[in-house]
Amino acid sequence: MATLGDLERSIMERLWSSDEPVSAAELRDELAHKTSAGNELALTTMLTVLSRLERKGFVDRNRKVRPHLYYAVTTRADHTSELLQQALGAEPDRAAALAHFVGQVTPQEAETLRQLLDARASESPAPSLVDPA
Amino acid sequence: MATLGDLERSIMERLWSSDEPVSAAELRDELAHKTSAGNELALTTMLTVLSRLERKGFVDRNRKVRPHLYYAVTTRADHTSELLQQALGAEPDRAAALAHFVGQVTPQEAETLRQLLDARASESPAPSLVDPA
DNA sequence: TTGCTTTTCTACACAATGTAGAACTACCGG
DNA sequence: CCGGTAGTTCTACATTGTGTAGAAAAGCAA
Repeated sequence: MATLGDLERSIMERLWSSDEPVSAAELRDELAHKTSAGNELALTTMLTVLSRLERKGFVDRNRKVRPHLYYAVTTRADHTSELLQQALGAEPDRAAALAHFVGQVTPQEAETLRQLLDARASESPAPSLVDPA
Repeated sequence: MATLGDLERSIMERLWSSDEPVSAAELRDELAHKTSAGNELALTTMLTVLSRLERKGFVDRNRKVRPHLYYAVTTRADHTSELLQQALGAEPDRAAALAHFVGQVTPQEAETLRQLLDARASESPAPSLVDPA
C-alpha cells in the first residue's frame, strides 16, 4: 500500500470525515490548505492530487455528474488497520512488538482491546481474516 | 520518526539481529545486497547509508576503533511499536481502528494479546507509558 | 613520509509529492 | 448547431528522499 503525502493525507482526512461525495472545489475551500506563499491552492492542484489518489486506489469519483464528485474508497479505520498490519508485518517477533505496543496503549484502549478480543473469541471458530460484518 | 528505504531497512534488520557492532564491510558482505546490475554494493554506499541512518537516529557507531563499528540505537520491537503508535496516532477513532486490527490478527496473536493485557492489568495500578522493564 | 585503509564530500539518477499553467472537453443557452 | 464557460486532463517543474558511487580527505602503520 502506497503511503500518503501531507496534502494527500489532508484530503483523505476530509473525505473520510463524511460519506458525502464532494467536488474538488469544495475540498479546496474546506481544506483552506495554504501554499507556502499563503495563497490558496489552485483548483488544478486539487484535481491532480485527487487523480493520484484515485490511481492509488484511495478514492473514486462519480464521473457522470459534471463537477466530478469524489469519495473515499475505504474507511479510515480500514486504512489504519492496514497500517497496523503493515507495521507488524515486517516484524519477525510479532509477539515482542505487540508486547511493547500493549505497554504503550492507554488503559482505556487496553480495556477496548480486551473486549474486542472477547467478542472475537465468541465468534465463529474458523477465524476469518476479513472479519465478516 | 523518519521512514526507511529498502536498503536502509535491510541494514537495520541486520543490525537489529544482533547486538554485536559491525563494520560497514561486514555489513556489505552479509547483506549481499545486489545492485540492479547484479554487482555487490560499493563500500562507500554502505557508509553513506549508515551515515544517513546515524543522522536519522537509528544507528550509532564507535568512532574510536578504526573500521568504525555500527550498531542499532533501538530494538526492532521498539521501532515496530513506534510504527504501531504512529499508525494509530493519526486515527481519531482509535477504538474502531483497533477493532479492525483485532479482526485481522491471527488467533495465536489474539491469544498473545490477551495474555499481555492480563499481565499488564496485574501490574502497578498507575499505568506507565514507557513500560518499566 | 609514504602508502594503504577507511571515511567524508560531492554528485547524479530516479521516484514521489506539491504545485500549477496550458490545452482540451463537455455541456448549456441561444 | 455553435460558441463560451465551467471543469478536466496533460504537461511540467521544484523539492525531497533514497540508492548508488567516485573523488577527495584523513588516519595510521611501517
